[in-house]
Amino acid sequence: MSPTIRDVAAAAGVSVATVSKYINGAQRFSAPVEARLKEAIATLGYRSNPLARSMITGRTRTIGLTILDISNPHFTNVVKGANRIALRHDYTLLLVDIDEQQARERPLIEALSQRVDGLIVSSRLPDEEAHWMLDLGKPVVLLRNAEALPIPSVGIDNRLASHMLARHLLNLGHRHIAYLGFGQARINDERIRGVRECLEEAGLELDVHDAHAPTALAGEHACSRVMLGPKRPQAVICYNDLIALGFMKEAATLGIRVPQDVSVTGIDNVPYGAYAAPGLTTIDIQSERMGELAMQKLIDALAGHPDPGNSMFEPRLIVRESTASAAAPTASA
Amino acid sequence: MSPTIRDVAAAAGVSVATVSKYINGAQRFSAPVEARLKEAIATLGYRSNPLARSMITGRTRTIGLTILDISNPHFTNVVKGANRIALRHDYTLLLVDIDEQQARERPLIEALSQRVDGLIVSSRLPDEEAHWMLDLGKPVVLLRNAEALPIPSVGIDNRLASHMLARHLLNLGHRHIAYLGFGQARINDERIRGVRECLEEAGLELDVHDAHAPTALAGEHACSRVMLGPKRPQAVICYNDLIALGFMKEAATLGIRVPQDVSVTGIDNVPYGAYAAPGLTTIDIQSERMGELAMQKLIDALAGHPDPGNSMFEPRLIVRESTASAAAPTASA
DNA sequence: TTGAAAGCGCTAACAT
DNA sequence: ATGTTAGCGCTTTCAA
Repeated sequence: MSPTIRDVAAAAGVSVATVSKYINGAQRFSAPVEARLKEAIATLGYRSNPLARSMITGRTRTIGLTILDISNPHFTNVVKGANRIALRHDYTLLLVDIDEQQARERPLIEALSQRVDGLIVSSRLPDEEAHWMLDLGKPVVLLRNAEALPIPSVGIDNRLASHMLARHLLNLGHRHIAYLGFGQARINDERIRGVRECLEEAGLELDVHDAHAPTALAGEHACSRVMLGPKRPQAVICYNDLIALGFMKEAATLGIRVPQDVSVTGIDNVPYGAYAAPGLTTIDIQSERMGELAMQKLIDALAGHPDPGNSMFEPRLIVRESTASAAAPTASA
Repeated sequence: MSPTIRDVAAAAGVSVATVSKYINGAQRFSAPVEARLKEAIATLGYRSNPLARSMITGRTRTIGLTILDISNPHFTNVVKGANRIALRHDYTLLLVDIDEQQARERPLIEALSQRVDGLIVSSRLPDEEAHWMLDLGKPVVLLRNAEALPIPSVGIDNRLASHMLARHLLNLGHRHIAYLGFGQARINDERIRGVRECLEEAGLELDVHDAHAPTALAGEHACSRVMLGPKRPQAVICYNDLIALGFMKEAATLGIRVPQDVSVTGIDNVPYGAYAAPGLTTIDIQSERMGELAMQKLIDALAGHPDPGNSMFEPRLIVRESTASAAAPTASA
């Protein structure tokens, strides 16, 4: 067994209380006591047991972070940002990748909440079913726009984001625009609405398809369905970058050229959109800063300075080569 | 405050020991006791305090995972795999992204070790300086080939991996091959050796360049240096996929065509290599399975079935479009 | 500035 | 099958 505070106390000839205070730098000590303490700790190789401390103080210096899918670079970047701020404040991340356990989501989060000082939660749960998070007894920050909920949150304006994409495509002269979504995501509807709003102003209709998953593979699968079915679109707005990347790859396989035959857009601005060819036109949502801000809000709350309310990052259009003007009509119907 | 085991005991009219045993499902109970227990727990909303339990049992059901950079999809996939196995065995991940704190690496890991049952460590430390990990008092699995160390480990055969790439390029008729590495990585030398071995058999020399970072951005920066300096190569073997992706993007910007003007390879088989254009020829190292196996080894060790020694995944060449035969000599010197 | 003592919430002998 | 009791390693009054 490793040495305890009692071993140190005995070796230094002081009481355990003194050792405790010394470790926590709680006060000043007489020179001889300090010297003996220092030496005893060094020779014994004593290291304080964080569990025992946490049990008393009720603080673990740990933040729980639940993420939908760490494989998605958007969430990877959220974690990166959150981790940076956490480390800076001497907190550590307890990570739970919900992806494959959606049914166990609530018990997983409840269990997690007992082991941390606070939580950052990304979840598929609709707002109406998220109220139990208030009873966790721990500060929570949601990764979404939860204006309706009395829980601090960080998100982006999805309606505006997709509106911007639609406008961009209209400006390029496209008239037949399709949306390739992911119906299981809460925000899918917001993104559809943003596109619809924009198209309606122009008197245009929107064809909506579903990719069944927010992944590149799902984008690949959906491509032929969208492009080779009736009403072939001139431009496709994808739910996210991964779907768009998969879509573009499959389009190439099918002999459909991007952007000449079809313009494609994503949302998220994951790093690999820039390394695809053509580069993916997308909306930057500042994933890493979202993680940073969520963690900052949580740490502020932990420090007694809660910042309730929703923080929304402003979307920014990133134009690359996957979108082009509809000028030259091609082999499309 | 939330109810404790004592509150439950009082409410149910039994002793705390009985409550404890009930919670842990340690034995059978008489019907009336069980009923009262169940009700007391339900009405009080009692939930056992994992910290208090951990202090006694000495187990936290948490695994520490230190990763060099969660932004690198290779490591993301390692985390994904590790998380999957952990969740299956009811363990949670305590994640530390070392990236920005390389100097604090050792203290960070030492602190982490106190809060977990075991650790999976990915680190830049050379084998010679990793011995202190044996004194952590917790099982450790290293993410590397640590045959020299008495620590279980999971890795790939780097020499073989790069040898395979070199052979692939030789078979395509390339004679002037360059290596674009990342000198700060331990395994960089192994990868150079693999290429050199292969080239020496053919009586060829290798030009070695350095990207300064294992990132796509670093690959972009290095491209003109490699391609527009003296001795322009016909093929470039990159330290990893990210560097290769960056390299390819910058090559396109410079008007250098891949693979017609230069063949490019990576290592890792990150998902986005398949979505780049041209698709990136690379070595699959089974990142996700590495994470799974590392976690499995650790959990086995925790269960008293240690599997010491090094496990090596076999590299597999994935040929895509970024490599092609040197048949048609182009504008290269 | 230092120490004694009372727990934090729980488990694990051991007894009944 | 249930209860008693002694702590796990530490912090925190409170007193000296």
